[in-house]
Amino acid sequence: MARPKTPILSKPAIRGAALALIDRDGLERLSMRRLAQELDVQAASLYSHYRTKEELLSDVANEVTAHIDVTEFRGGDWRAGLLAWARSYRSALAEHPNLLPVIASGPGRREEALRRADAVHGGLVGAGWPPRYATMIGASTKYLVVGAATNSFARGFDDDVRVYQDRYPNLSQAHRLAEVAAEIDEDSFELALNAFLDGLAPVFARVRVPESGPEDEGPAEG
Amino acid sequence: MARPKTPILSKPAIRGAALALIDRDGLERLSMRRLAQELDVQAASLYSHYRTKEELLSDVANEVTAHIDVTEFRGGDWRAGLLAWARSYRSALAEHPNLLPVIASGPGRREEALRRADAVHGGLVGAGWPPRYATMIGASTKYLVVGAATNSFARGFDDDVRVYQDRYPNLSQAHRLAEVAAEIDEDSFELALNAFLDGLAPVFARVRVPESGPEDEGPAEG
DNA sequence: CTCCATAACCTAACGGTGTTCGGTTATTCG
DNA sequence: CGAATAACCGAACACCGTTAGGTTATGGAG
Repeated sequence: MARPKTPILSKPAIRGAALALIDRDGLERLSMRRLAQELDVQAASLYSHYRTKEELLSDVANEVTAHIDVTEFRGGDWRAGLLAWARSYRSALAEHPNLLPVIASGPGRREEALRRADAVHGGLVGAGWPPRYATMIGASTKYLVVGAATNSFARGFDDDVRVYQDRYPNLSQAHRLAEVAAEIDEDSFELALNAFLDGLAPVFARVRVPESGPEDEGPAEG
Repeated sequence: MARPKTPILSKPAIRGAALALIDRDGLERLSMRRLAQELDVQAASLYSHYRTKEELLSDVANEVTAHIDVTEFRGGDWRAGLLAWARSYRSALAEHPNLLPVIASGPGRREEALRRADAVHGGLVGAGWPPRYATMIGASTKYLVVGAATNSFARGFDDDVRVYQDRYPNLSQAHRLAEVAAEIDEDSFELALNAFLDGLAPVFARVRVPESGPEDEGPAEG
């Protein structure tokens, strides 16, 4: 009962178990003791690998948001890039709805790490947006995604169901209602996103940075 | 040490102390014991007035968001209504940034109460938006407000300061930097909000409900 | 007026939490 | 081979939200 022959724990293993537990039982049911139990280990052992629970959660969130698609900026089309990014972001959140509060509550260091690694800012700047606008647009898009996600799948459909029921009074099958709700949520998201992007177009025409610019607008982060 | 001559506690008093404590020390520092201490009382006594901490927080959040301006819809101008609502919403959040997570994390019953009492949906419908769009637009706007608020003042300016510093390399006075940061945050918010609303205008032209028609707007426009 | 239900506080405790300390043992490296 | 370190454990600390049960003042009924 001291050091095992082969290590039981590892950061990826802990992350995996934590995410599985969150997915299965919800975020508030994740405790270090429960997580340890899941790994056949004592809670204290986890602290050999993660210094705090917060650090662990941040790492899990990072992992989940790591493979969001930002490749669509490469063509220089900022609208296509934002659309693909936002949709990919949304579907990443949809896969782990219980983790959403962690991702949403701007977690300091993780946020910065994300921002550094993020191709969004670079993609927008590359497409001609001034860096300041790029920051604002990236943030705003993220808020739409996260906000819409919260409403759609984080809190279940209980609240909205009644609203939809009012809208479609002759839709009586409850099991179909969830389908419809998901569809409407998708539509809402698309409406908001497209309206935002449409509204951005004239702004872009106004503030666009000419491609030839010898001096980029400053690194803006780094 | 039993029942006092004149009651010490009351729901408003508890709410007030809780909000003050949150404003001063932060949300995570609010515990029932600490709150009780602030009121010269034992923690258990709070439960004579509030059944759970969650209920108390929900009530506090309700209070803070209660006097957000929704009167601007009365003229039938949905854009003006949304603008005024969003700005008023934002400034309410700015007054109690530490409470933001409570407000943001869609708190079930409070949410519903808010939605019922909300003039936003009614205002949008009254201006000609189909109910379904009204729901989507109200939610989207809220996400922009809350998301922008989170970024702007919830987590301090620490992260963004560096960004701004790059933008204004010749701005050396640190004390002025906070000012500038607030100003830029304001600009970001306005950009996002206006872009969203601008993008909504053509949608409105497409789906608008004629004033005379009390019927619904027609199903599932894609 | 008395009597008593109830309201408003108390003390004490329960079961939980994140985290730390000080072990013990297996591995690794000089 | 010996020492350092890594990986786990058991026990504990200081909290947490909440409940049970006690005590006393108030307010209404008879």
